[in-house]
Amino acid sequence: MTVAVNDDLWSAIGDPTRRRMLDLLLADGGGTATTLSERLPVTRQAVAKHLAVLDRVGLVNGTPAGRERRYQVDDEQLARAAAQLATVGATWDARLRRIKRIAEAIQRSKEQ
Amino acid sequence: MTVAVNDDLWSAIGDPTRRRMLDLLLADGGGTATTLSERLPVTRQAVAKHLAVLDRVGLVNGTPAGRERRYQVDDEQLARAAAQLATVGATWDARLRRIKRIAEAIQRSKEQ
DNA sequence: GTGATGTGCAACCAAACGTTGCGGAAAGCG
DNA sequence: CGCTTTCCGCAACGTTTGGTTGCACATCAC
Repeated sequence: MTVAVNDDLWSAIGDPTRRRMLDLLLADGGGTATTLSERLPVTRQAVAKHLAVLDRVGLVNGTPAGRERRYQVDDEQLARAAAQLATVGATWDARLRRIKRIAEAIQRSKEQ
Repeated sequence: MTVAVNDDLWSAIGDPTRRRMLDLLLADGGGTATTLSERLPVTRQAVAKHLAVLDRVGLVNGTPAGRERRYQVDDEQLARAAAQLATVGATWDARLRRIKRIAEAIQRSKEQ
């Protein structure tokens, strides 16, 4: 059985640059392509493309404000993403524990 | 501040096909490029490339066995990856809760 | 109005994911 | 033993994705 996750959402947070952007947006309470690019090792245009991806999956919402476009994190959607991460991690942990338990049981039955 | 994670390890589990491969390897206790490709919507060659990636970051180990090459999940490394997922998810959750708390405090001070 | 700043669009490059098409090594069988 | 099957690895190729540069356009400040 496979862990059920939303691939689009996952791949959105799979990129390291996009994760750092989310971190920055959370820390500063919002930002623009220009402000984010000043604190990242990529150009404004690259940031803008990432923002478009995050916007498409609903992790951020952009609102025009004069000549700039301000982006903010969508709390609910990010919480959903965080929950997915926790789920997958917990599932793997559970499977590893189960395998370990079986291995130990086999070991015991051999020793006896 | 940015959440500290191993980008190589993360991007290895960032690909949906690779996550499903890990799931299959965990469920079956191992497998080859051929057996995995039979249960995935990609060709054997694609699976082989993914196995090489997973092998490089230490999430699986491949051992030659006759004419086939058997891969198994490395428990410790997968546990490390699961821990990273949990950490990032928990960090985002904590920040969202903190923001919500602050917003509510502002709301209260306005109402009063 | 003019200059500075912020944005969006297009062209281009490199890496990653996927495919097909081979050739070679190990098992299985007459 | 020899032939066929099966599994593998390598190479060539196409497409998507993350990144760049360059440029045209809108808005703010003076």
